[in-house]
Amino acid sequence: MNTQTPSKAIERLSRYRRVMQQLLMEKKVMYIFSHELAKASGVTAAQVRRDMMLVGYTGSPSKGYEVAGVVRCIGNYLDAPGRQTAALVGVGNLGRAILAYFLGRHANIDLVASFDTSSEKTGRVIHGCYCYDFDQLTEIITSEKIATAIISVPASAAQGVADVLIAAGIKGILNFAPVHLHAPEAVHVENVDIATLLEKVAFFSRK
Amino acid sequence: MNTQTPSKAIERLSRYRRVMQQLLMEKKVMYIFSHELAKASGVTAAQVRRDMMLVGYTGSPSKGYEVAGVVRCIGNYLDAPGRQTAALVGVGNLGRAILAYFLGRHANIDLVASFDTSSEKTGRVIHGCYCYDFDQLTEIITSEKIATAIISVPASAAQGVADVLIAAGIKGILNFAPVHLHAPEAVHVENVDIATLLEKVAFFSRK
DNA sequence: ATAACAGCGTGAATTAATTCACAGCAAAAT
DNA sequence: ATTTTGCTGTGAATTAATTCACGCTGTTAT
Repeated sequence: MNTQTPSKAIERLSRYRRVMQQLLMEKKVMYIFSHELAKASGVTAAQVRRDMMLVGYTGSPSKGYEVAGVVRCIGNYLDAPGRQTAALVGVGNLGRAILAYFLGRHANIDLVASFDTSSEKTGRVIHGCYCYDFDQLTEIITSEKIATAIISVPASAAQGVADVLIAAGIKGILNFAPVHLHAPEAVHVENVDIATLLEKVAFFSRK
Repeated sequence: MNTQTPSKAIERLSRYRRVMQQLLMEKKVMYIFSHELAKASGVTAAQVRRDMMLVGYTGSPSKGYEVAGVVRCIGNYLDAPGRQTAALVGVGNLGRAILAYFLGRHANIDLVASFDTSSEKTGRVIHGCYCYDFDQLTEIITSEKIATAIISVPASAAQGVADVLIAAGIKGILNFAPVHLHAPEAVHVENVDIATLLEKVAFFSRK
């Protein structure tokens, strides 16, 4: 189905980039070997090299990879040509945590709008992001040409929100609600299911 | 490495259980076919049947799976024999969101302790969970025999927290900090990297 | 009765993801 | 100069995960 773009590799590329951006900023590291990047990212050296093939970056056997060059190359591969924006729906505890998380940090994607139904939240800026009423969703998504959304509403509301987002033209959803969302093939849905992940960790905790 | 227990299957089992618990409670569904459970869980019918093999549950061709029976069987497979507890370290925005999320809900795992360094948070109950000072971590983890922990501290503090947790005997970590944690083989680390996931969704948004 | 379904369980096949292993190369050492 | 060393890039092999496909079984319809 998603032949041509290994889903896992995309995640790794994003992590490599962050690791390398940090190394570049904080330690002025200019060159790095595959096994070093691998260790810092929690993968194997062979996998790093494979992933470099994917983005078409070539290192040198003697110096390794040029950090700034790889960062740029991963950016070419991962990022949209223009500015990348996203919206968040559901400014509850989790929604605010995500807004706070993205505030300032992370220049790659901007959270440019948030939505909620509660009048206590709408009409003001929360953690650096203006909160609109949910009624305005279609209007804002369309006018701002937002293609990516985060859903952090209660499970019972999630499918309804997803339907509105999809009708408004959203093409990718990061879903934190603990339900499977029904969406057309063309819309990419990524689920983060905290309860399930905790159960998984607990399971492997006892081997 | 983790031969014998397909990691992805564990996640699906957890989701099946939640879907079925809800169907049982809200709609009094007594029996369900593999394709129905598959649709509600976002997987294929064949996969549901495979996963049932894993937990050793047998359905009937005419009625399908007995919902309550499967829930019990998945519980036997996934849950610890006794009570399952977990601790949370880092009661910031995200930590509070997770505490709120688990408050009341989800009987499978109890968040029984949280930890922070800020005196504004320690010494009181936050979203139903008592917040201890970080200094008491080893003591509480040991005395309460907690094997699973959630890390929701800033990236810069995460490895240090992980080291203390591991020294205290923690066997599994759900890590929300955007760094790779170095941990011994015996400790299962599961990462939730929100920035990376959002970049992935954005990537696939434009196909 | 018996024929026609519909769905489960599972061996076999397929596909996706990762790792192995080695040729080739550039710097450093002899 | 020539050897050694240590890394990259990548075809081939391996391993993990998913899907296919079909025998079997209980139920409904003829």
